[in-house]
Amino acid sequence: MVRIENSKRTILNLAEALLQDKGFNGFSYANIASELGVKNAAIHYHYPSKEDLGIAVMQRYRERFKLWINNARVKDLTPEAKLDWFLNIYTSMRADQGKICLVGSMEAEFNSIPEGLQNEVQNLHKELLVWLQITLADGREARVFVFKGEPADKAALLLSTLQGALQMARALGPRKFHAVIEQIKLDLLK
Amino acid sequence: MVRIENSKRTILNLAEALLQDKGFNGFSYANIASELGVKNAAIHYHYPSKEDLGIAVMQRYRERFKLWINNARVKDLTPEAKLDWFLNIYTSMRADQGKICLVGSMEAEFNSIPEGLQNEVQNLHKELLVWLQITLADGREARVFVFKGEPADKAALLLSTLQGALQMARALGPRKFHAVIEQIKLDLLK
DNA sequence: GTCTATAGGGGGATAGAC
DNA sequence: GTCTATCCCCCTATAGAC
Repeated sequence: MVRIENSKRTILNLAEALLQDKGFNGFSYANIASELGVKNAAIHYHYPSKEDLGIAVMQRYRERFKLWINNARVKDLTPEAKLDWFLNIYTSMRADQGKICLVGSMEAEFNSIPEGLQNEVQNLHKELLVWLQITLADGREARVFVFKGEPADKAALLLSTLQGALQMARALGPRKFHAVIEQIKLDLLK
Repeated sequence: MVRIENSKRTILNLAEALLQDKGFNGFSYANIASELGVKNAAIHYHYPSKEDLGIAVMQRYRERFKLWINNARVKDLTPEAKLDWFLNIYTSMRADQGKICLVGSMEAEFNSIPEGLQNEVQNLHKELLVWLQITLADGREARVFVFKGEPADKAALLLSTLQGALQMARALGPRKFHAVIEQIKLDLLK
């Protein structure tokens, strides 16, 4: 049971949590309906198909990320503080709650999810990479990050690491995830 | 349609491929049956429940990995060659075919798969980590690998990276995966 | 916006014939 | 070992009343 001020938004919240928890093929309208305290059909009123619902979750997330990184609270940070902010999202909002990131969840099931969703996953993944790439490049220029090669490749590596480490945390526990975070810093910081 | 010399083995092969392709919740007995050219019930004869089938795939994989690493062809390699061997598994057998690793596939769906399967995933993940940790420690002692911190943590980071990068390859293409492999080497080799 | 009712399909699984 | 037949459940989705 969940407090309802705005059903449509609450449905998105529940769907997002379920996606991070059980994956697209692992959750159902019934899961959302029972938690929300309504019947199945009420969900279909707001989001006719499961694909619609999944896409809405992804679009909201992309919008949220865009707002975050363009907000002065993040935009004006040093590269090192930006990295900390980013790593902290993965630690406190995901690993410590047994959640994984939406991108990883849906890429693991990529070949068994609707095409429209696949596109959203691609878009979000690219957007995360762009931001991280720029942050890494800025940090190297400021001599706080140290790495060989291209910022784009280092960004792809880092994001892959985080994505995989969240999944590892599920089977082996959050302490292993924290160890990976520390190792990332050892590898990157001067 | 698939050639049948030994149904039970062929079923395992198909199930393994499907797990890497669509995930546990994304494939069905019907997928296997139709590819094998038999009816649904024939699969249940060999593996009564889907959980049984999943566990059998995992146990065979664990056994295979154990044989590999204890075989002289791998056991006697230098640490650097061992790493190349390992990375090549991920590149040629997975990324270039749109497959992901069993561990990543099932950890992404961890909260929506049977408990017996969860245990197998944990075991395999630990076994991979142990081998990689030893290889990294040996390589650092031989001064071919360079990294700060504990081999156990570096192993967890590396495996996470590979797991995540395979998933990324699905959405963004295998070239991105190859770039991550190169970055791993840049980060690790002297 | 939410309900009841229901359609229609696919899933996992079992019984018993061959 | 594989078949046909069947069960039962859950799923996504829709129609129409309230």
